[in-house]
Amino acid sequence: MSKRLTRQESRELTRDQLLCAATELFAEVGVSGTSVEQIVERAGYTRGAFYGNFEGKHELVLALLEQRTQHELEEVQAMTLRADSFDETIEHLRAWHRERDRNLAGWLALRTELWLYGLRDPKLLPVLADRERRSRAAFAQALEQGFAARSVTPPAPVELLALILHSLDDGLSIQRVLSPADTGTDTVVDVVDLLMRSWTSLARNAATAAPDSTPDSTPAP
Amino acid sequence: MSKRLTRQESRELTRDQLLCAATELFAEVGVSGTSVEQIVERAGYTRGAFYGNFEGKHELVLALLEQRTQHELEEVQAMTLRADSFDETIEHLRAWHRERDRNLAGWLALRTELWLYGLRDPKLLPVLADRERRSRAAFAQALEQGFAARSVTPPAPVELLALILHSLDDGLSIQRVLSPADTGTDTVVDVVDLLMRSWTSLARNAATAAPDSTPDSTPAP
DNA sequence: GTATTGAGATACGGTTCTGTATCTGACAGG
DNA sequence: CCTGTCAGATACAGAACCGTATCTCAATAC
Repeated sequence: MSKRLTRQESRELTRDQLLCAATELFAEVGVSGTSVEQIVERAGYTRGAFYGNFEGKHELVLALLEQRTQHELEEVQAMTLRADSFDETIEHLRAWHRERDRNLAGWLALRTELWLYGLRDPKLLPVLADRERRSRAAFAQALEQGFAARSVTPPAPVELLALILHSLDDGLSIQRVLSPADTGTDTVVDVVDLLMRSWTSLARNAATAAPDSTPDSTPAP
Repeated sequence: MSKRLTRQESRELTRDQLLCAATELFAEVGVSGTSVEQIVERAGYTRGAFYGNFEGKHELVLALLEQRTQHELEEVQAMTLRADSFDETIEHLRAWHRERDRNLAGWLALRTELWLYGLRDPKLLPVLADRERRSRAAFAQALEQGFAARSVTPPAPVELLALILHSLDDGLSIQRVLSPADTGTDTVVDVVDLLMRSWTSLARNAATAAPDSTPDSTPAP
């Protein structure tokens, strides 16, 4: 069945397999906890193959980061852009979390490892920051849409609300990994729901009580 | 000036200095990114001193974790227990965040490193989980107090609300480290304020609209 | 003052990792 | 087929790290 591979195909395959093995190992024992030898061993190659495809571990991490960024951005966009209503977005979000929950610990460990790695590399930090910004922007857009659908003016800039939701995703995941008993699978989505209702309520109250009120927490630029 | 040290004092001093050096290095280059040699070098000792005081790196990390847990718990309790009103708690929170913000990246990096380390050690995970649970419990208690002071019944179990706030602290810190421009120093506290107002509003609305309504997101026990 | 004890320094053997340099065998072009 | 080329394997040298075993000398005890 397996068709005979051309040279380039073969090369790309091994590159992918090396990246895949690295992904697993980074989640399991951390970036600086894994050696090149472990990576090539798990991928079924030798160190020669590795140094033929990557300049070193640093470049591999870079490539992995790029790959993950691309992947993640596609997911977020699929979640927000391809939804007709805000409620549909919520449903997508729930399904996505359910899926991710299968390997939450590994997923989060990898994400955290890459975050730490980027944190320590001055060249990489802005790249990571930009990635997060894009995610938040997508969220903000979905929120804007959601509030508009309910004809409610948000109680704070949607960017801030998006920041809150995005941060909650990270923070709740951390807590869930630590003690799954205290944080259910759907907690994130339920919390999003709760907050949306709260904000809607606050906005409506503010609208009836005092039409001017939005003296809010906008960080200095 | 420096009084002549007794044996035990000297021993404790070097132990402390080793822990201190390890703290710095772990934040800078990660737990598995630092070698015992680096630790003793920074502390101004040799490897002999290290193995005299610790069984190995693992035990040092354990000791460090214990130290941090103790320290952190004291801080949280100082913040909640020693406050007369909820607003005072908020003020303590703001001051605490201001102080922490001086070295947020380092602080968070260390916290994250220890989290990852605990995640990978089956013996340690429940210890970490318990630590978080205590923090959340303190928060929940403060929340209870805050709602009671305003004679409002919370729109969801205070444990869930505490979980939200606690998670937000982590998540927002992560975002702030990535892009300080988008997340101000006081964002956390401002967000707490916003959420409290939102929840109060939601609770009051629910109370006037439908006295039965709390079909909420309570994770299964 | 002398003996003892123990904190910390020094020295060593063994392992693991990295990076490079060289070899081999399969693919591609004629 | 036959040959040049390139992906990947093998071999090797240097460095870092770990853990232990031994040594030194100051703090205690007598």
